[in-house]
Amino acid sequence: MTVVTRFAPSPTGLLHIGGARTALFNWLFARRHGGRFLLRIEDTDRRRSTEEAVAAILDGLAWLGLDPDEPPAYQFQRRERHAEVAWAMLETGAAYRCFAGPEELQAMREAAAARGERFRYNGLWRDRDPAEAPEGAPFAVRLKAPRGGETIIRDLVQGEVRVANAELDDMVLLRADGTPTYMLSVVVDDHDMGVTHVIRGDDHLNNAFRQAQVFEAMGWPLPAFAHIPLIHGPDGAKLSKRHGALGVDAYREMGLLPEAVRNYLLRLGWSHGDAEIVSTEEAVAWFGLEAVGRSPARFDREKLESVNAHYLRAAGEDRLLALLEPFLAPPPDEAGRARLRAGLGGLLPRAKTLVELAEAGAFYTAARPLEPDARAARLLADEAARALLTRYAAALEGAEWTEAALEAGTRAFAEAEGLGLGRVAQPVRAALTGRAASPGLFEVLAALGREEALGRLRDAAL
RNA sequence: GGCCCCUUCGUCUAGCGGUCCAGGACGCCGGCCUCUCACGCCGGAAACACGGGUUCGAGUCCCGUAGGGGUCACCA
Repeated sequence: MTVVTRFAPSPTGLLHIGGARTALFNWLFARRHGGRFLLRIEDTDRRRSTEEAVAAILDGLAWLGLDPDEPPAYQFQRRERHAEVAWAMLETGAAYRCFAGPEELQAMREAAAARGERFRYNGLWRDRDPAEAPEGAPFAVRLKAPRGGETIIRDLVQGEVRVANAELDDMVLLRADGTPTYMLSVVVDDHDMGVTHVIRGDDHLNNAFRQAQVFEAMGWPLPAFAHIPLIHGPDGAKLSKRHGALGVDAYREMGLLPEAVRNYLLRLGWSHGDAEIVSTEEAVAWFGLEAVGRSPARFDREKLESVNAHYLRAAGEDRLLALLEPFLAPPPDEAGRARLRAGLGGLLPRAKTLVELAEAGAFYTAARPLEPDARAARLLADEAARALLTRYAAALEGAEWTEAALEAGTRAFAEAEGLGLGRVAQPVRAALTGRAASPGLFEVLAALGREEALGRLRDAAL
């Protein structure tokens, strides 16, 4: 049997980090078993589903490299088929017509609340003759769920979970307007799409019982379920809007790499011994549901960024420069780009995100004359320092422009001036970068190139 | 509130009855390196929620308590 997994988001908002992880686990599980990973857009809520949300989901998955193996299925387009199944269940007696209207249901709800009980549909029409209903009255189709016993889910993550059938009521399959409900649609689609493993958020665990009843009623084989714990915010509650807009696109804008987000997400709730940095190949080879934990994990941005720092350093010059481009403002000229490339190696250990990298390297792409920041300006305000820069520039005039030669030359200069290297380096740094902190002075000098470096020194000199 | 799930350092986690005075990672603190800031390296503080069992022996198994979370629509 070939494994088929699916990611089934409803397009009502962003592709958030929890959804992304669910998609990742489905994708990995399918890859691990040489199966297929499908995408189903659950857009049956016409009021809340939007085109933009669909696009955001598709974009987000593509960015993360979690492309489905087939074009996405749209649930709304399959509503006829869903309804057919409901009618078939009516036919076999697995479902029945319920003529209780919204007001009636509301009254029952209130009555239950008044008694301090939880409302469960009382099966009023379950055994009643439909002929008793007013002529032409609208009706919903409800599942004739088992009354006694219990429904058991053998969940690949949660273990065996059971609930008394008395806790479940006869859910609506088809609304009075003839449209199928989510519970019905999901089951029919999972069956028709040949889904073998339903891997989804823990918040669906309760749904699994009801869905199992529908599978049962139709005589369809039950897929394997795996309910993975949700990702919580730093406060321990389910990740939501109030924790900040957390669409995948936001992570891209924060300057994170897709492979870093994937690695971080993978380690949230799943582990393989002490492995922290796990390549996609390793993840595919190692991933298994048995290693997924059962307790929810909190989202930790600092750890994400540290993982990102790792992948930033591993990304390679050309790709990095290309990724950096959108973060460069204003767009640099060719010479600026060349300086940035030359200095990239020294910038990397100083940045965890593309945003930080762009910021750290801004002095390379900046055009003369530089605008020193407050601390650099203070270093350059000193007249003796500026006079020193004049002499230093002169000393470098004929120097061989390599990092080693520049270091030797600078040390010799400092000694001749009777100064420690630090006394020379700081004003020079301020002149070259406009800052008081930067990558090593000699690599900055080398990356800037003779002309630009001397120019910047003279701009700041007396 | 009913039902369901969860509980090892601040956070992510290793641990699948003895090798655990509990290991790794992020973060934090200190030191080294050093032209600044980082990186790196070295060191440190930091956890088995609580109470009962079972067992020669429990972080690991069972029960209870407490705490946290999820879910209870003709929404998905």
